[in-house]
Amino acid sequence: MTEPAVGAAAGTGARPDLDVDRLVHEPARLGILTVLSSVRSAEFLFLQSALGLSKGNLSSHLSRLEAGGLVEISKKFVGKKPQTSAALTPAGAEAVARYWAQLDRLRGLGRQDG
Amino acid sequence: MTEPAVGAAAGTGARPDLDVDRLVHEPARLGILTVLSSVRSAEFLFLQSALGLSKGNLSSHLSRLEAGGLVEISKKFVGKKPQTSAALTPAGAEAVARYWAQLDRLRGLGRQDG
DNA sequence: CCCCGAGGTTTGTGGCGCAGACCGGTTGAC
DNA sequence: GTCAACCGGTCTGCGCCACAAACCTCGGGG
Repeated sequence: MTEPAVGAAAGTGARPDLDVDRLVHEPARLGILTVLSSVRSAEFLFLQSALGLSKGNLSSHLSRLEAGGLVEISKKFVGKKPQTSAALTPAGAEAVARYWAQLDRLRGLGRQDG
Repeated sequence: MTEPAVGAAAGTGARPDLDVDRLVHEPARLGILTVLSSVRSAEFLFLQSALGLSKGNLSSHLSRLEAGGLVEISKKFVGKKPQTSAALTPAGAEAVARYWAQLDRLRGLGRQDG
């Protein structure tokens, strides 16, 4: 086995600092999550105009976030028009918090002298 | 009201908050830049073990950063072995600073009530 | 000579972000 | 009744790109 402990390093051993949650890390989704962090629940159109995303893009990001359990999508009818809203789940809130914490840690690497 | 000024929104009008520098935003590269922020110059192997990246991955990220003018790559020979080092350029330092500032701004969106 | 390891670079490829086309259903204008 | 717009969402096509594996080069054994 030649003991690849750390010397080899060629493997997939990314340092935890870089192992950021990609689901959250994507700017568009981070924007969504950030908005939801403050408003707790937001309508589709609001998110779209607030973030400047195209419908398709927003929809797919929302789906992805829902699949990951970070947001909850609720669809209701207002009059006869469908209306989609998104809200952060507890897991989502935690993921966001963890994300910021991780970024802070990463940022900290640059502040201390090597 | 027809008012397509901003209402249309379907266009490519991403809010500046989300318009983050993708070159910096990538975790691996952010790690590289962060390390370079503190040490000013680092050897390839050091970066590799510090960040836990594979050779190829590190090499391509470094190339990309160089292409973007954020880092400067210098290759010399130590004995008979090639040795690659990377250092932050002024533009790179600025890009990193701007990146963090932007993230702070984005994060701030979540803290204030909407 | 062949083989191997160290140090990097180039290549292959699967995944994903993005915008726009299409799909319903509804409402208002003509 | 027809047409267009709005709302919401899916799907498709495109292009980029992160990742790792293959490859290259040089030096040192056996």
